[in-house]
Amino acid sequence: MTSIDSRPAEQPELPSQYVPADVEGVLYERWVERGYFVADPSSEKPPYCIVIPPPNVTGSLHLGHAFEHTLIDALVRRRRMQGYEALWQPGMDHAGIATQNVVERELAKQGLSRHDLGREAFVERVWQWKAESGGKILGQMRRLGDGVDWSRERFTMDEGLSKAVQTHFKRLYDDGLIYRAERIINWCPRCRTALSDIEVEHTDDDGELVSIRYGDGDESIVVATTRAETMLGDTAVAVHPDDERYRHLIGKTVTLPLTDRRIPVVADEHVDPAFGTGAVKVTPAHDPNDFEIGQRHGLPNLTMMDESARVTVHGPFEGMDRYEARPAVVAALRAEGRIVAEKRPYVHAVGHCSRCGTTVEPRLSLQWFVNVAPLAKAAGDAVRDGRVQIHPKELESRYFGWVDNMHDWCISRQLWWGHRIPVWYGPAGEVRCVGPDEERPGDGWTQDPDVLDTWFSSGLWPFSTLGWPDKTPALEKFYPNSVLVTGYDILFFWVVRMMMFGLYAMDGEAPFKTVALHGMVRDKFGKKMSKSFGNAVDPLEWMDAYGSDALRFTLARGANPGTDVPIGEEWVQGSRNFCTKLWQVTGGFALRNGARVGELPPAEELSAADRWILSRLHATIAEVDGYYEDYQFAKAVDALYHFAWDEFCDWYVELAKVPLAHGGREAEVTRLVLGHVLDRLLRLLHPVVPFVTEALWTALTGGESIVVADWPEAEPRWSDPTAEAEVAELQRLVTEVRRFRSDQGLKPGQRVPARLAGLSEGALAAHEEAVRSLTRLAAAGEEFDTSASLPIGGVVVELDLRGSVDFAKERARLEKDLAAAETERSKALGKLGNEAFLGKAPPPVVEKVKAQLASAEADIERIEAQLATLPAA
RNA sequence: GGGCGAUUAGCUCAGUGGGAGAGCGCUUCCUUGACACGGAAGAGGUCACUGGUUCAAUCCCAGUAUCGCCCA
Repeated sequence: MTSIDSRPAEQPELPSQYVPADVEGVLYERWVERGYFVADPSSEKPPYCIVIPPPNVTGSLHLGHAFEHTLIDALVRRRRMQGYEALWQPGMDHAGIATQNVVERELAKQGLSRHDLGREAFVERVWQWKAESGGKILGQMRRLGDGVDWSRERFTMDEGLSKAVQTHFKRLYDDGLIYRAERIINWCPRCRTALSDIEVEHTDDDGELVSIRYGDGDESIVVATTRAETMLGDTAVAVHPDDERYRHLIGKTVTLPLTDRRIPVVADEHVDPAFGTGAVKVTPAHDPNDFEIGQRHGLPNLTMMDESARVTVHGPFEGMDRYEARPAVVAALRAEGRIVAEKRPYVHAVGHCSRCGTTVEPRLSLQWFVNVAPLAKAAGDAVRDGRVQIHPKELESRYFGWVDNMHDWCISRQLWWGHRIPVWYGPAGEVRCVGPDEERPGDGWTQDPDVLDTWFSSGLWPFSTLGWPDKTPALEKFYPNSVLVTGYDILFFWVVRMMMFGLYAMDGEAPFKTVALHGMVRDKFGKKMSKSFGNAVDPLEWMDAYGSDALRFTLARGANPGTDVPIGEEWVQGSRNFCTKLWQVTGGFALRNGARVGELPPAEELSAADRWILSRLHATIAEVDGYYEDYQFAKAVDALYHFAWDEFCDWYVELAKVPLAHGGREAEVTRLVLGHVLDRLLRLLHPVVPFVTEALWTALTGGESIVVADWPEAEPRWSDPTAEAEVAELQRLVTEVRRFRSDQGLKPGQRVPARLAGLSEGALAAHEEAVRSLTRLAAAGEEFDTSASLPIGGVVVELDLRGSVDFAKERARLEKDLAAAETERSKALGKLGNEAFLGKAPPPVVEKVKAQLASAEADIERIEAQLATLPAA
């Protein structure tokens, strides 16, 4: 017969110290080898699928990724434990502009440009770069513990995904939802490509506001501009039709300085008469608003700059960069006496290329666009009618604000790296869009040189990664995705695009059921992290120092839906401390004392402490489940943190030491309860801290892996309000005694003889040994002499301090408590003396106040009695 | 300029129409047989300001101030 004190033979010894680095790498590779993260489309289990918001192939892991991945990994791991066929789909996007820039910079070091190589060789070079140095982030994701299905890794430029892009383009084109037109677009003169609206970032910059007099004498008019150089491209001056000041000029022409041109004065409702002089210069080819005015009045579009923003107008300014041209133009105007006023600095909003920071140049050019109106309408409706839920709901308005006011999407980019637009032009001006299975046109035809916006392929990600346009088993099983987890800042970038494309390509079925939005990671002062500010943190450094679990725990604990997450190194330390605590209590205490997982004895055989911790455990499970279902990561983690530390470690473990010391059946029951609680606790924590829980759980249970263990279920039968009340009473008694000891300057370890009068008659009858153990109170001996007595609840604790009691300190303490109780009493009396309160407040509230009054009065009575027994100061 | 959001302990943040919470930091004591990456006890807040609704407001409403974000 085996001794009840022995542990199962298969339990491995745990090192006494928690060293994350010793655990994490080994475990991750084991999980991958065993195929735990591989999803099986033919499984009978219900599907759960999240696609990674594809990171950029040039990128490396930053805290924003670490945060997002922690949340996704937690969701997926929990569902896997709950018995779902869970797929976390990994991969990257090709990041057209960013990647091309990286490779071009490399070439530049050798004095080469992409044009020296030619298109084909350059693209080959980019692939080579990807193979050698792209995708650093994938290795870093392993460090973080991301449970992704590596066998399904995808890249937006892969053959399959490229086929998806071409198929989708062709369908949109054939449906008339893609068109080519000459429009004002955002142009980056450095990247030399068009950008979409969302690739432009606006900042308030210092500039200048120059007022220039056009025309002469009575027929002159003053316009103000921040971009004097563009006057070379002006084709009109516009004023408001009702503006009396300029009515006489409408329809006439004025001379345009520095040129030999005369330009008309036009009346346009959109001119703000209150701004500046009320007259604006109109440069239709270089300003979107001016372009609109030009369209309304049939003005010519005069392009005065080339692709790198150099002046093309013949004359003294030709060839100048726009920033050289601006002061040169102003100087020339001043020389002619045409500068009326100048204001510097003049702060105004300026658009910048989100990739390189260069000031965007609005430019008239021929580009491809998606007519988004019908797609955006569908994307908005899917949320409006509840088919797709946005968490937290408050951010819906942000979504609607965007989809309901979306401009057509410029999708062509003047790059070489990306999906080339599948449109061919024939010798006689024919235009043909070619599908993936169609023959390319023959001699004399040329393909459009541009590539598609990276987001065009990212928008297909939720289904192109599953094999679309083919009807694959994976697509069948995992579309629509369960949830998309992403930052609210990126709602427009891919949520909207995925919604539009998913609904269109998948016959009206939205790409995911839920969008869970998180915030931005900030520094510990709540400031945005940025390289230039110097407060950016490399998550790998913190993982090295404190372990991946600590980083994940910190991030998850800060994850309130849709709000930003500040993070500081101290907080990661705190999380590491928590992991150490788990390690200590599991290995150093529970296992060393023979904790094991087995069938629990019936409730009658359990102590009040056992029943209390089980009651609390199962309440916590239910609570955590509720939070998870609502994407309330911070609350779920916080609940577990407090259960583990404040309830299990601080109280249950301390209480358990008594029966463990007794041995026998009592100790065996305690071991089973310890095992039961720890087993569940570790499983509950696993989605957030996968490594430390795996190491501890396998040691505790001898099980194969916590990754494939079942998610704990809340068992309401363990709910035990009586035990909870009893332990609360015990905690109160113990805390009061400890407080007294602390106030009296007794050393924590010092044993003090004491009597516990009334204990054996009350609810705590069974707990005398526990109370004495927790408060370091020894039995009263022969020579016991009461020097102080503390009434706590129904118990009077009499202590023998050999007479050395600091009565002044105790009196001060009691008087403070008395004052607090009196305040309570008067507040309650005030309410109960108020007729309106008694008449209108709901009865339960009145009862509650009455109970507060009674409690306050009892406290006052007790404290006053105690004060009366104290010797005068 | 337009829209949205915030303002709660020293810091960073939860929270609720009816007795103000957490983490970190701070103070005091303690190397007690899991844990000093720890234990015990404790201090600290007119819940931005001004009005209003209500028996009752930190919470609801209006305005003010400051800050942040998005858009133009």
